[in-house]
Amino acid sequence: MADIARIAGVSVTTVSRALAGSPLVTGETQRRIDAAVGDTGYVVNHVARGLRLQRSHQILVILPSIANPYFAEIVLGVEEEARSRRFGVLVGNTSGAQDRVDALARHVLTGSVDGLILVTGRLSAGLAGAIADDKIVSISARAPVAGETTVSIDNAAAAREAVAHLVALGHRRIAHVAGPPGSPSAGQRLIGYRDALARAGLRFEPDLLAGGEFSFATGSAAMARFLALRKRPTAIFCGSDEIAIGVIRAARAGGLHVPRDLSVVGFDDVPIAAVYDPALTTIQLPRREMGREAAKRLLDKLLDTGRPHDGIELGYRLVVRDSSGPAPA
Amino acid sequence: MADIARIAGVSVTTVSRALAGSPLVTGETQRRIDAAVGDTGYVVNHVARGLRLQRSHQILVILPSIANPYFAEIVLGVEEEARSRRFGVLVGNTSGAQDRVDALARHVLTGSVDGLILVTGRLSAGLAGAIADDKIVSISARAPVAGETTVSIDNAAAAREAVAHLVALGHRRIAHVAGPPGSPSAGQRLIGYRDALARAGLRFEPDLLAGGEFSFATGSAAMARFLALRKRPTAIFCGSDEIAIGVIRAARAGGLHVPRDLSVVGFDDVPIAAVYDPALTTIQLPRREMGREAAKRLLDKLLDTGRPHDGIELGYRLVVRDSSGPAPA
DNA sequence: CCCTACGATGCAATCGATTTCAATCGTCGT
DNA sequence: ACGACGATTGAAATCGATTGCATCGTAGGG
Repeated sequence: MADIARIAGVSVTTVSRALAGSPLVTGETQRRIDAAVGDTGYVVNHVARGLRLQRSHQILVILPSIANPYFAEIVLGVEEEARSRRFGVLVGNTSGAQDRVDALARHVLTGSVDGLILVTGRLSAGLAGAIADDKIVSISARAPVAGETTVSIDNAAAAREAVAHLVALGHRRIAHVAGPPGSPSAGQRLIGYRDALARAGLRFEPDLLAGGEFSFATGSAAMARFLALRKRPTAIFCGSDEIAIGVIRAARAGGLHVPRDLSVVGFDDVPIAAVYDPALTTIQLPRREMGREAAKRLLDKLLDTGRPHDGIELGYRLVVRDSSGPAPA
Repeated sequence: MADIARIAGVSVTTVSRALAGSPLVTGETQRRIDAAVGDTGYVVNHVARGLRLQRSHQILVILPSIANPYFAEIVLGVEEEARSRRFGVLVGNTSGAQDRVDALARHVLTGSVDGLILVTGRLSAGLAGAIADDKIVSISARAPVAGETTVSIDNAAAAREAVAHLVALGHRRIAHVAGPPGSPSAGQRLIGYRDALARAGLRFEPDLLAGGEFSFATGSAAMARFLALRKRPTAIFCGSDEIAIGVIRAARAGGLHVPRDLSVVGFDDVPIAAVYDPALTTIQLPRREMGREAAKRLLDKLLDTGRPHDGIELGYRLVVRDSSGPAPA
C-alpha cells in the first residue's frame, strides 16, 4: 500500500480510503490511485486487514466427512447464502476426530475466520467456553441446546414415517440396520424405529436390529445375518442409503428379490438413491436448505442485524420409489 | 499476549519465546508463563502471527466440485500428508466458476494461506503472473506445463486400456459418452477412445459418440439415443461412472441386459461403482495418492527442502467387474 | 480584508504477534 | 578485585492495513 501511495503521490491513509470507496477522496486523487493499483496488480492483504478490523469476512464449515456427498451438499447451501452477503466459505474436514474439530474451531479464536458452522459435531468443553455462542451455528440431528443456534431435522419423526410406510404396506417383521452408536442421527433414527413399532402394535425383536457404520459393508453384513434367521424380516429400515444398498446387494446374493421378497427403505436420499436399481425408497432431507439456513443465521449473528437468533427445525420428505412394496403373502 | 506477560511478570518478548519453546527461557519463567496461559485459556492469534511471519501454515485445496466424492478423496490424501508436516488444510469450492477460482487463489496473495493445490483448474492470466509458481501445485488431466508442478494421470492411456478391454471381449461397435467438452480429462478420454479404435482397426463413427455432463442424466440421454439407432453399439465406454450408471439404467429401461446385451465401462471407480448392480467395470485412479503427492510437492516447495519440484504422473488400473462381458454373438 | 468552516489529506496509533539488538546480572579467570 | 563472558530478559521495530485527530488550503460570510 505504501508503494501505491508513493506512485500516486499521496499517503497510505488516502490509498486506504480510496480503496474502501470513501467519499472523502477527490475524483482526481481516486483516479491516480486506481491507476497505480491497476499498474502494479496490488491486492489488499487480508491478514493485515483482518488484524486491524478483527474480522476476516470468512466463515468455516466443519464437516465430519468431506467424502460424504450428504455433507457436501450442505456446503453448497452455505455458499449460496454466504456469497450473496459477500462472505467467503472455507471447509474443514475432521474425519470424525475431536482434536481436529478443535483445531479447526480455533481458527475463530485466532481471527482467521469470523464464524463456524459445525456440522454434526461438538466443541470440546475447553473450547466451548472460549468461543462465543454468537460465532457458531450447528447443524445437527440432536434437539437444540439452549443458547446455541441449531438447524435440525427431526430424525426420529422421519424414521417413524419411514417405518409407518412399511407397516402400511402390510409388513410385520421389520428390521433396522442402524448407524454408529455414537452418532446422534443414528440414535434418533433408532428411537423413531422403536416408536413406530410400538405405535403399530409390533414387538421390538433384538434379532431384527443390527448396526455398525453408515456403510455398504454394514448393510451387507447385517443382511447376511438376517438371511440366516429362521423367521426372516420382510422389510428393512436402514439408517442410511449406503446401508440400504449394502442390504439389497446381500439380499440378492441370498436369492431374494427387492421389493417382491423384501422391502428396503433408506435414509438421506443421496444422489445415487434415485438411480440405483431398484431406485431407493428413502427419506429426503433438505440439505441445501439446511446449509442456507445455517449460514443465514450465522451471518445474522456476525453482522448483528438484529434478526432473532433462533434455531430452526426443517422438514423432511418420504420419497417412495421402487425398493419398497407390499409384504409377501 | 500482553495479559500473559503481565500475569507472569515478564515481557511479551519472553512470553513469545516461551510459547515458541525457545531455550533462552529459564525453567522457572517458563513455568510461570505456562501457568498463566493455562489459567487464561490464551491461544496465539494466527492472524497477527501470520502477518509478522508472512506465513500461515495453511494450504488451500481448490476443488471444482465439492459434491463430487472423486475430488473429496483427493482432499483426504492432501490432509494425510499436510497433517504429518503440521500444516492445516482448507478446502474451497468453485462450482466450476473461474471468478471463484481466482477469489480463492487470492488468499495466497493476502497471506491467509501459504500455498494452493489446484484441482482441475487454472488461474486466470492476471493472477498467474502475480502468484509465484512455487506456491502452487496442480492436479490435472492435462500434460504438465513447464514451470508448473503437476500431479497427473495419463487419462488418454487409461481410456485406451478401457476400450482395448472391450475390443478384447470381441466388441466391434463401441460407443463413447464423453464428459463436458471444456474438461481436459473428458478431452483426454475421448482422445484415448479414438486412439484405441484406430489401433483395433475400427472406424470412428460419429453416431456412436455422445456427450454432455459427467452425470446420470447425460448417460441416460445418450443411451436413449443409441437405442434408437438401427445398428446399436454392443459396448459403451463412458467418461465417468455416473454416466455409466445412467447408461445402464436407460439400457435396462430399453429392455437390454447388462452385460449380456450390452457391456458398459465407467471411469473413476467412485465408491458406488463396486456396489452398483451390476458392479461397474471401470478405471481406478489413485485419488488419495494424488492428493498425497500433490501435498508433498507443495510443502517441499514452501519449506524449501531442496527436494526437486518435479511433477509426477501416477498410474491407473482397469478394474474388471460385472458390467462388461463378451460381445453378443 | 479577515475569520470561519469545511473539504481533502496526512500523521501516528493500533491490531498481536516475532525478532534484532541492547541491557542487565551473575560468575569465572587471573 | 576487576574485566570478560555467558545467560536471561526487555525495548522497540516490524509486518500491512484502518481510523481518530490534526492540519492545510480555500471559499464564503461578515
